[in-house]
Amino acid sequence: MPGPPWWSGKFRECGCRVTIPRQAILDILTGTSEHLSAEDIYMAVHKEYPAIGLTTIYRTLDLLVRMGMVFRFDFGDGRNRYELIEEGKKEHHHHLVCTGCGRIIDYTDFIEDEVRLFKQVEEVLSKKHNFEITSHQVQFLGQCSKCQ
Amino acid sequence: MPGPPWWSGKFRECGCRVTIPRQAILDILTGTSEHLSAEDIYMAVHKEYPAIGLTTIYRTLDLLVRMGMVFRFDFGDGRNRYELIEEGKKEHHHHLVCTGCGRIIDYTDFIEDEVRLFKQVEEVLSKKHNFEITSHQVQFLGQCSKCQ
DNA sequence: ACAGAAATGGAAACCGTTATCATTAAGGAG
DNA sequence: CTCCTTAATGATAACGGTTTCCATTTCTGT
Repeated sequence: MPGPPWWSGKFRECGCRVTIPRQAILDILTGTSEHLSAEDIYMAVHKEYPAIGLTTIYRTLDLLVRMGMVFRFDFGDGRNRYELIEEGKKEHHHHLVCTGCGRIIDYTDFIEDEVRLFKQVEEVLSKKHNFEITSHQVQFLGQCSKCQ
Repeated sequence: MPGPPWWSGKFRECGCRVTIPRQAILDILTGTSEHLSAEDIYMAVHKEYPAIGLTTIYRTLDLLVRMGMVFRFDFGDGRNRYELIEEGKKEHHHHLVCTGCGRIIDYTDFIEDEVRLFKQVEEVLSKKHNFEITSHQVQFLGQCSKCQ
């Protein structure tokens, strides 16, 4: 007996409506651990709701990013990728990006050390340059086992 | 009495010719500490050599990146930016990117700690995932003093 | 000077994303 | 439940950075 999806409240809070396209997109994002592009999401959504257009995908993803429900990543392959922020479910992680095939591996090794260091760096930098730091990006680039 | 520019050898090594456009581009990159886009470089080069086309800028930058003479950065504003790798001249640094105006601040604070940690992480990750890591990317995003 | 290869420049193509605008549908009021 | 307001949508066209294509030019070794 699934109640109303957990995100309904979030939408209401900011005066946004809970629509079919938005739910469809969130369903796709909920059901994957991959880092999907707008096109990926469009195709996945399209299977069930062929009427939903690509424009809506972009618009919705933008909204979700602004609402803080989704991360937007740029792995340097010319398209943005999106990942649902599931509270508490998945620990903070960084990425290993294969420049050959685009494969992305999440890693959490040393993540605590990294985060601790970045906290320090953030603090120093934001004071020194009067900069309000909102996020950081860390990724390792290289060739995965198949692409070497 | 400037000898042949230091890069002549590099070009020869990989069977590439030392041409006017290539020198013009390297001159621009040598003379700036900014993070220029292809368009920026095109305009700067254009002042002195109006005949040099945008295509050549892109091609040459690609070549320089492949030759390891230039870094290519993506600060998420939809265009790549380029920075000459001047051996020993400038220490390794990371970036602070203003998402408001696009201003980029180089920083080196804690850079040794960062590099040390990344060495560790790289080692563990490359073994664990049989991944050949070639570089890392670190940047902090936020709002600079003017944009807050 | 000559031939073969590398490099170039302009135009068109590409591709992810955004803007435009007429149409549809969510959801509160009655 | 129905109506009404307004947010949301979808098709199409536009946009902007980058790449491709191809004919022409420029190097470089002979």
